[in-house]
Amino acid sequence: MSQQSDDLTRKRIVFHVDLDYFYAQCEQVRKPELRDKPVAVCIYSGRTEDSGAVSTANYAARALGVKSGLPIIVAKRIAAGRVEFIKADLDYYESVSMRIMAILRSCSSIFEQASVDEAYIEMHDISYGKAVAIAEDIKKKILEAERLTCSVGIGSNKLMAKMAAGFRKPDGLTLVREEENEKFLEDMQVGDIFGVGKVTEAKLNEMGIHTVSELRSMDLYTLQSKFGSSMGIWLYNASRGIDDEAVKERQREQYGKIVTLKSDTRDANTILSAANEMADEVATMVRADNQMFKTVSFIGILEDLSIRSKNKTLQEFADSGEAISGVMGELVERFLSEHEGKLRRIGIKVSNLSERKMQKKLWDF
DNA sequence: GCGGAGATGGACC
DNA sequence: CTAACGGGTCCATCTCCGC
Repeated sequence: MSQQSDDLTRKRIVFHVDLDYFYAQCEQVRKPELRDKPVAVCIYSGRTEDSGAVSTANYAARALGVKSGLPIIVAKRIAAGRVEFIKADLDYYESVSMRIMAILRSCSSIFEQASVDEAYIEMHDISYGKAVAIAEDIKKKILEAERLTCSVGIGSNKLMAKMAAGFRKPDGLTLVREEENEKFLEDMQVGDIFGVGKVTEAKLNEMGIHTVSELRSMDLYTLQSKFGSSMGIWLYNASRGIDDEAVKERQREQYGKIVTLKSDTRDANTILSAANEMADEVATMVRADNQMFKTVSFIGILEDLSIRSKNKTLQEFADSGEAISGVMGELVERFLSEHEGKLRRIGIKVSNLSERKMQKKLWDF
C-alpha cells in the first residue's frame, strides 16, 4: 500500500455552499435601501391580509425574534414597524440562483444542487490548504458576480461539509478535517445533526440521549430496533461523522403545486376547479423540462394541518394538463369519501417521471 | 421474497 | 400561556397485491 498515491487518489473533499438568508439577501441586493434594515421575506397565502408565513429573515430580523416559518401575523405582532416585510418573488430568486449554480458547477464535474440556495461540490487530490483557498475563491466569485455572501463548509463527506457550513454563518468558512469529525460533533445536541428533526430528537431524548457523544455510545442493534434498519444505521454513522452519500447531480423526481383555499371547504366543485387550474401549470413545468409523468396525486391539507393524499398511476406516460384533470375528479371524490372534515389547502403532484422521447421531428421547427 | 402501487409521515429549505 | 401557519421537494416505511 503506498501511501502517497493512495492518499491522493482516495482523499475526498466535499464543499457545501450555502447562500446566506438567501431570499432576504436577494432583496437587499436589488433594493439598497434595505441594506441596513431587518428584512423578512414572506409568502402570503391570500386568505386574509396577513395570513402566511415568513420564508426567510435576515440576521437583524432574527435578532428581533422574526425567523423563517413564523406566521406573518405573529411576526408583525412581535416586530411591526421594526422589520421590513416583503412579499416573496420566487421567480427572481430562482434566476439569481441559476446564475450562481452555473458558477459553482464550473468548479468541478462532481456537483449537486441541493436546493435553491445550497450546493455540494466534490474534489480529489487536493490538500486541506488548497481546499480552503478554493473555498475563498468561490466566495469571492459569488460576491463579485451577485454581491451575495455565502457560508462554505469543507469536510470529508456531504454530512460533514453541511455541518461545517452551519458552524459559522453568515459569510463563514469552516474546515473540518476527517480526523476531526468526531470531535467536531461531540458536544452537539442530537437535534443539531442534519437529518435529525423534531420527532427523532424527541424520541432520542426520551431514551435519555441528548448529545451526539451519548448517541455514539448506543449500539447499532438498539438503534435499529428503535428506529428501523435504515434510520438506525444512519444515526449510528452520522454520530461518528460517517456518510457515504455520493455527490451527484440529481434530476427532479416530482413536480407539484400547493395553494391555500380562500376558505375551508369540502365542496367537490370548488376543490376540483382549483385543482384543475393547477393541473395546467404543473404540466407546463413538466413539458418545459422535457419530461413525462405516470402518477398523479391529489393532496389535501385539513383544518388541523394534517396531510392526506390520493394518487393514481396512469396506463401510459403523459405530459398534458388534461391527463391530470382527467383523473382529478376520481381522486377528489375518493378523498372526500374517505376523509372527513374541511380542506384548508390543496395540492397536486405528478411523479414517476420519464424523459420525453424526442417526438418533434426536424420539420416541426 | 420482490416488484409496483398507494398512503402516510418526517425532514429540510 | 398557547396558538396563530407557506409552498416545495425528497426520502423512508408500511400495506396490499400479484407473481
